Amino acid sequence: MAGTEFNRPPVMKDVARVAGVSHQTVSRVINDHPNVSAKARQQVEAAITELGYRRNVIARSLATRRSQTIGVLTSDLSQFGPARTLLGIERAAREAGHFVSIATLREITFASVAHALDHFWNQGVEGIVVVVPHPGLLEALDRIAPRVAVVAATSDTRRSSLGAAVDQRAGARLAVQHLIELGHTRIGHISGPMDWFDAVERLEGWLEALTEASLPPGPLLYGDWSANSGYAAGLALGREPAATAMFVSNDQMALGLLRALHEQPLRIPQDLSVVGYDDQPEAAYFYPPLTTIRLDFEELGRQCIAALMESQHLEGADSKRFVEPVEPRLILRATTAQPRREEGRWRRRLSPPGPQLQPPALSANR
Amino acid sequence: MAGTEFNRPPVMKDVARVAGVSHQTVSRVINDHPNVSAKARQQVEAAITELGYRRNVIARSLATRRSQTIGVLTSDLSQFGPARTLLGIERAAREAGHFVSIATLREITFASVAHALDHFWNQGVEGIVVVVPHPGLLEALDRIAPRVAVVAATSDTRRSSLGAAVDQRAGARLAVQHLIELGHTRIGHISGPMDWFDAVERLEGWLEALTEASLPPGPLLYGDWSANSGYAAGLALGREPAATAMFVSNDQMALGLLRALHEQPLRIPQDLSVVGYDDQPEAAYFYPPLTTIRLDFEELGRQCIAALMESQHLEGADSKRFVEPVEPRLILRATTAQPRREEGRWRRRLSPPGPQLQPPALSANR
DNA sequence: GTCACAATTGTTTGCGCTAACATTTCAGGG
DNA sequence: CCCTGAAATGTTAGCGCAAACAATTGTGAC
Repeated sequence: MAGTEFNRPPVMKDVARVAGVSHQTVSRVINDHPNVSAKARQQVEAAITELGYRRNVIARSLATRRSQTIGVLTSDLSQFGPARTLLGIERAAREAGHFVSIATLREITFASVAHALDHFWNQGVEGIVVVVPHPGLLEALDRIAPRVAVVAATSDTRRSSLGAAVDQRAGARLAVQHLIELGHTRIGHISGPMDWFDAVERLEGWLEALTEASLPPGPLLYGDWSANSGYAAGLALGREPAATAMFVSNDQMALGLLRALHEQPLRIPQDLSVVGYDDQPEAAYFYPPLTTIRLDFEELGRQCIAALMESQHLEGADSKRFVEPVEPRLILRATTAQPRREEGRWRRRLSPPGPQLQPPALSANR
Repeated sequence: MAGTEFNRPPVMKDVARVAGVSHQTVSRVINDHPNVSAKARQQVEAAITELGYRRNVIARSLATRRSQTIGVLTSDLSQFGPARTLLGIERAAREAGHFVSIATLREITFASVAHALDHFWNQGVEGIVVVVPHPGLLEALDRIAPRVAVVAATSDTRRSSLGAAVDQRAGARLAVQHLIELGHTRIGHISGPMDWFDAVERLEGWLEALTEASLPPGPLLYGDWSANSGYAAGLALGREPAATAMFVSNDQMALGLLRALHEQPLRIPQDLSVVGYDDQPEAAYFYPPLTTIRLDFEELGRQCIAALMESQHLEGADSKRFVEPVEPRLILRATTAQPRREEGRWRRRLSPPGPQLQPPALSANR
């Protein structure tokens, strides 16, 4: 079609020649600059489609010194939450016209974090989103002090950096409050690893809800997110657990716990109620189907990008801004019921409501 | 430290000035060109560390017309296999000095694939790895005919393009052969969606093993990878299934099946043996722990990168090359046992071994 | 018609690097 | 000592684009 067409992809100058304008006008059309006449714009657009021209992003990056790519730093992609968060990030970033480059960390060491940051820095990313932020990771990040904006998909709402957060604590309280409403008074917890913000937040939520209801904390067992650790916790709980209900910090550990309880054997929920966290798709098919807390991780990812974009524009404005946290929800299934062995006590308490159960929602029977 | 240092990051010319050489010599040092004197190299290296110089990858890309980034096209990151594969890809690519850009597909439509390819093409990726290749996706890919090398992490060993494969069929046969060795003669299958290569391969492996053992295929139910579809299949199977064993195309569906069986109630493995596929970490904590097929997805990812790298160098050589497929393994746990209801028949058959059970491994009692 | 001013277009420059070519340096044979 | 060729280094010219500046056109008031 066009004049001097070699076999190389067309560049801006080719378009300019075909459209009968200067290459700068072509640039202006592409970048939606205001001062371009309708006629010129039309000609340029025609030439672009005729030649199948595509702007060379790399050249643009060199000229503008902006790479249009954001880096995502993650460690545990095979976990449900992070994987979903990444999905949300990718989608939002691509919609915003950015490229998404990823780096995964096998282990969180200073060296590995530094290496990954190096990688991103080489690439000239314009921002970094940290999914799965260990405190260790954030600390390493602070020490390295990357020159680009860093946003963390975190639950540490006290952190001074920019980020998007899901209110993990509120989710945990939801779970525990549900158990309290059912009449449980001995509510234990299987936590995630204590070097994860999420795990700490969920544990604190458990504690808070208990304190509000003037209930003593039940048995606390430390897990590591893995089903195996939930299983081990279940075995440790033994045949006569010191609790009538367990709030478990993620669904995988809850799965392990369920298996251990079956093996004791203990009936669920009659002998022990269980609430998980995350609501991964499989949770509905555990045996019995797991009552759990649902989090919108994709939304979290989206918010990370939103926060990042904003930080690019507000350029040094107050960087402590947090997006509205994502709201967790309780998903009721079949692993919770009123406590059996304490039924008597429960009924007795209900008729003249125990004074310590102050919030009305908590003392009601449903 | 250095002379005229503004606040901008140092560039090659700065290094050259400090080292007392030309910028081209600096370039040669960085790129490990042979003809550089030891002295010059040393000076340049000293200057680089002194200034904290980092090569601008974007400028390099513009000059060399190579972006050093590879695109990963994926759809279902929350599935175990794809997530793990991505992990392997990322690691291998980064080790090979490449950047990894991702694009995720919500739905497999021609438009969405075209859009993602556009995205990569804009970015100037040097290769694309397709994780989770639907036939539909590959077809769209073929029609668009991207100008870059495409490698697929696929199990379609007949496909004409380059790729790395895991021998899904062999895994399926492993599963079925195990059941046959236990004495099962009525072995059913719950498949994945038929527009996934993996699902088709596994189904065919099931059929092959059965045929080899001269056994008729048991009930075949079509699922969609989700636990829910496995559950539905379990309900469809009913209280008196027409099989004594089921080979399930992934662990999630097996989980759903397990729940359905518990609810019938049917005992596992006494009433029905179950074998899954993938060996995701949770499988060991299903109730009962799931016998399944383990695949090394990370290795698959690594091989994709290896295949891609090779295709870059062999440049148009025979592109049908396939890397050695990843070997699947049978992981024995607690969901398989000898068939109970057919025990009599089984024993009878064993004493004078049925002529149709030809391969010795299949007719033996273990 | 002329002038002032805005709207529109074109030209030049350089982003930071590498490839290609040009030049200098060095070693060894005659 | 000069000549030859290789090794080492320097110089120039883009890669394709956008920013800054320069030039041109058009518009309306007078």
